[in-house]
Amino acid sequence: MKNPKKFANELSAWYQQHKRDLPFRTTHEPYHIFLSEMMAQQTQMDTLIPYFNRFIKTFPTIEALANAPTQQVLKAWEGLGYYRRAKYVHESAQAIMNHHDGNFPTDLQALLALKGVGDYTAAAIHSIAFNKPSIAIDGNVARVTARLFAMHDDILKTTTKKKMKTYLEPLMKASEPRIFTQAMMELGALVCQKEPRCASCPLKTHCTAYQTNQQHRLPNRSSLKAKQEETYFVFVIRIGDQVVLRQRPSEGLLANMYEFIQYRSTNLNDGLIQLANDIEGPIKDLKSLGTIKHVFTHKIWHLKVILVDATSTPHKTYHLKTFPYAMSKAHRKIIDLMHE
DNA sequence: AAGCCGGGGGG
DNA sequence: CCCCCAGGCTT
Repeated sequence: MKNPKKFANELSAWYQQHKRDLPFRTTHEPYHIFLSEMMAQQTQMDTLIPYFNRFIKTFPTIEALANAPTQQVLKAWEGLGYYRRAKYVHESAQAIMNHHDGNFPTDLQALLALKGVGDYTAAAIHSIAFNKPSIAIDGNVARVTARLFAMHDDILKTTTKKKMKTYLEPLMKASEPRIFTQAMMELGALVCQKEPRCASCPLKTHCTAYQTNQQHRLPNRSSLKAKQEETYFVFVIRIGDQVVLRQRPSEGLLANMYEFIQYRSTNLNDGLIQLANDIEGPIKDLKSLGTIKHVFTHKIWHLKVILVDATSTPHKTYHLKTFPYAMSKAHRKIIDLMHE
C-alpha cells in the first residue's frame, strides 16, 4: 500500500457516511461489544440484532448475566445456533465478576483468556471497545483484504490470516483503531460482498484485485467436506394436553437442549421397538406428520415425525405453550408441523 | 491441521 | 431444491 494515511482517511470518511445504525453502535460499552461479537460469530447481522436487543433487555449488565440461571441464558440464545457460545458468554460474565472485579479486562491476553473469545473476537473487543490497534480478521475483513492485496491464499487457513495482519498493520497504524476495525467489516458487509460492488467502493484506487480485474475470482477458499446423513424417527407423544420432552446430554451436538424423543433408525418398526422400551402402556393412534430435513455444519438430519397418544410414560411432560427451556430449530420445526 | 459445533439467505 | 456463508474449541 503506497499511502496508508490516504487509505485510512478515505475508508474512515466512507464509514462515517455509510455505516448502518446497529444497536451495539450507540456505545463503546465493552459488554455490548463483547456480546455482539460473540453473537456475530458464524451469524449474519440481520439474524442477531433481535437477539442482541432481547438479551441486553433480559441481562442489562455483566452482573445480571453472571447471576442468571443457565437455562435462562440458553433460552435467550434459542434459535441462534452454536449453543456453546451461550455457555461461553455466561462463563465469561462469571469470570469477569469473579476475577476482574466486574470490570471488563482491557488487556488483549486477558480477553483471549475468556471462554469463547479467540483471535478475532479479542481483537474486535480490544479495538472497538478500547480503541487499541489490534487487527480483527473475520470473514468480511478477509474478503476485503484478499482483494485489496490480490492474495490467492486460502482465506480459511491460519497462515493466511497472519499474512493479512502484516499487510494491514500499516493501515491500522494510520487509522483510529475502532474506526478501522468497524469500517473494514462494514465495507465487506455492504460493498466488498461475494459479488463485489466496485463502482461504489471508496478503496478502488487502492485495490490490486480491482486494478487487475481479479475481484470476481477472489477470495480463494477451500471446499467443504461432505455431510453425513442420519435418519431418525421422532415421536411426539401426547398425554392429554401435554407432550413428552427430554433434555439432551450436557456435551456434544445441541448440548442441554430439549427435544421430542427420537431414535436413530430408518425403519418405523425398529423405532417403535425402541419406543416401547421407554414407554409403559399402550402406544396408539400413530399419525405421520411428515419429514423434516435439518442441515448442520457437518451432518444432515432427516426427522420422520410421528404423532402418538400414550397413557403413561417415565419421561417428564410439559405444556409447549409455556415451555421455558431452549429447543433446537429442528425440533421447533416439529412444533410448527403440529399446528399445520 | 482437521473435526466438531447451528442456522439463515439467495438463486 | 441446492449452494454459499462463517469463529472457536478440542484433539
